[in-house]
Amino acid sequence: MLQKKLDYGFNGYQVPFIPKAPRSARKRDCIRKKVEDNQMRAFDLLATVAGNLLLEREISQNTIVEKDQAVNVEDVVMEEQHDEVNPLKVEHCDQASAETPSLKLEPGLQAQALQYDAEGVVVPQHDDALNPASVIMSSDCLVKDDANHKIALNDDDNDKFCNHSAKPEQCSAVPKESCLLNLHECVEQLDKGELSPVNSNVIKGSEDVNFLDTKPPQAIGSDHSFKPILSADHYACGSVSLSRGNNVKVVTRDDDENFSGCTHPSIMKPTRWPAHIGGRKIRRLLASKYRRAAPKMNNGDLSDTELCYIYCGRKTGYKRQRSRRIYPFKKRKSFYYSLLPNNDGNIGYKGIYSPKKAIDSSASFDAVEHGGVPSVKVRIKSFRVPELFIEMPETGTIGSLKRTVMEALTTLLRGGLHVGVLFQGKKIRDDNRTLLQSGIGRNDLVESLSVTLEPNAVHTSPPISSEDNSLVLSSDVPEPPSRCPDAITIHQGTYHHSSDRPLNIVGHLIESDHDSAPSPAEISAEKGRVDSRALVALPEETPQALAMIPAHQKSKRAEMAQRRIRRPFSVAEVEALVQAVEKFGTGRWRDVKLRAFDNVKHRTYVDLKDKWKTLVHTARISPQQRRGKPVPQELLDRVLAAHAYWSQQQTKQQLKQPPNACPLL
DNA sequence: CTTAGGG
DNA sequence: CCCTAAG
Repeated sequence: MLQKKLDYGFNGYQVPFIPKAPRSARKRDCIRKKVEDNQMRAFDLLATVAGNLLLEREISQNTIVEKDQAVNVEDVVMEEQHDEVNPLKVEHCDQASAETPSLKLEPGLQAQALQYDAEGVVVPQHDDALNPASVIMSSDCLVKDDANHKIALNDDDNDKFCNHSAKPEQCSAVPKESCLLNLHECVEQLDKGELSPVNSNVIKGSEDVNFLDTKPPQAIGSDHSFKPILSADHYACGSVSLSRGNNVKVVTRDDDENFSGCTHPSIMKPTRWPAHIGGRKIRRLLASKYRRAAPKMNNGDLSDTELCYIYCGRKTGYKRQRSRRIYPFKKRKSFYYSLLPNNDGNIGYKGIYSPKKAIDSSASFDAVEHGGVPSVKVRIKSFRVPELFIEMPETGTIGSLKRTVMEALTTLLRGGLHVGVLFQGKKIRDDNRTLLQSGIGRNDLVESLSVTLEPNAVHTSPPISSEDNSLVLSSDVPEPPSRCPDAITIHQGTYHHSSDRPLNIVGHLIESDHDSAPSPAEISAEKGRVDSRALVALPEETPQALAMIPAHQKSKRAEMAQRRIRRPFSVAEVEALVQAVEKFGTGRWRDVKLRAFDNVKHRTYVDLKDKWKTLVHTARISPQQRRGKPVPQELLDRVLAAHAYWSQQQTKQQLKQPPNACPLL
């Protein structure tokens, strides 16, 4: 259980994959199967990565907490150690709401290490260029001890946060320390095409890695973020006493199986999470926690700050959806994550291009000559995680807080992404067009190119092959932008708003039928194709649908047989139906089917029942109100007659059947 | 699988 | 037509 202590610097969370003891072959197989089954979706990997980080972080800074233990911050009691610490209390420094303690996570691009140039572009101080993707979050949510000393919830940041004044009004002034979640491996997955057709490094027609030159990569403005407000009611229970020593005494009321029971803590059983269930737990929690997500207001200049919010109602349904995999598309209306995009409809992800020419800070693409063939180099260094707003009760635990953060991240990213290309503000939808034809590659227009990451839960994202010259820029990804008006735009300093509708990112529930969350290493070891999503067209005229991404990818697959084509009943069919119903009545649709439509396989008895329903309705309304092919009035009269007759029969039956049933009623 | 109803 | 609870 004890992990080696990790050295997390502010400027780089460079330990995405902690070497872990090999798991059992069975679990590995489980994981592999998951991957092969497309259960492990794109940013499950992220979840795992970050989950690992999250967990690992729990044991950092001399505070060893058993993984994933819920820590009731109210109950944290430090054991007698040299550096004794008083019980901790959470202090929320969210100025927005007094009764809603919140943890505000603000992504920053290596906020500590980077400087901002005149245009607000972050300029890394040292070469992080080889760190293709990183996400930085900072937290100004503090834990306060009895001495009113703020202690960062962020274990790593204790040093920075301790001894700050505890005055809430000063909280905002607290330096926003950052932790860096290295998403390197996620990007590697991307590169392998296992996640989404996004390459962190795209080198077109060249293996030249010169573009990873020593010039500091360009980063983008710092304030782009979204804020998920997440209810954390689930976590309101459970406590643990931890020591600041090297071991932990954990007294936990775990709510693993009792999330819905948190309102009844008394019935909670002392259980304990497996030590390694971080990612999976997150996924499980997602189901119940994010069911009702809705956009939340943001503040400030959107176009400037690119704030996005996501929040989850405090009172969410806690019904566990255990068998989402079993009912892949039965519940697809559920589990929509809502995320209010920026003005441009793009959630606040930022990509950083590493220009070859440092002077041209906005240049993200380079046109170079390679072997006589002009090529364009593209490098997307990293993506930003937008600002998160997390709302949770004071009784929430540290662990729950961390998990909530993790969930927010995974929620945001889970759906997977696909790449869109914007050039000079216009979306290039023709994947077959060459860069040359599109005008991409001209140095003077390089700035006009941006890449969007768009929620990707509705289409296949073929892995990117290294031979594919188009790669990100004109990948052969099925082009669903029309269905994904909201996109994560990666562009130098500019977002391209494609919609101001809320972006709904859907988390899906991965049923945890295996014991452990796969470790990133295990995942990365999986070379199998992860993504084979079927394309499901969504009508463009349904804006809601456009923004909706179903939770479960599988639901979008072949099984999700598209709605049957509409086949209006012909007059002959209606007549046959009427005749059959006259004979069998309105409760024997199977017989009707067998009698009148036995050879018409596309007419099910449900269809016949439905048709009868509409026939009755049609017969009752005025002819002017009727639509479609007119049904002879004679038939409609028969419909009414038959309906009246059989309704009468039905009521008679009901009157006869329960003669002694509750006469009082 | 069928029914019955709501969507 | 779809989706589903019930039976």
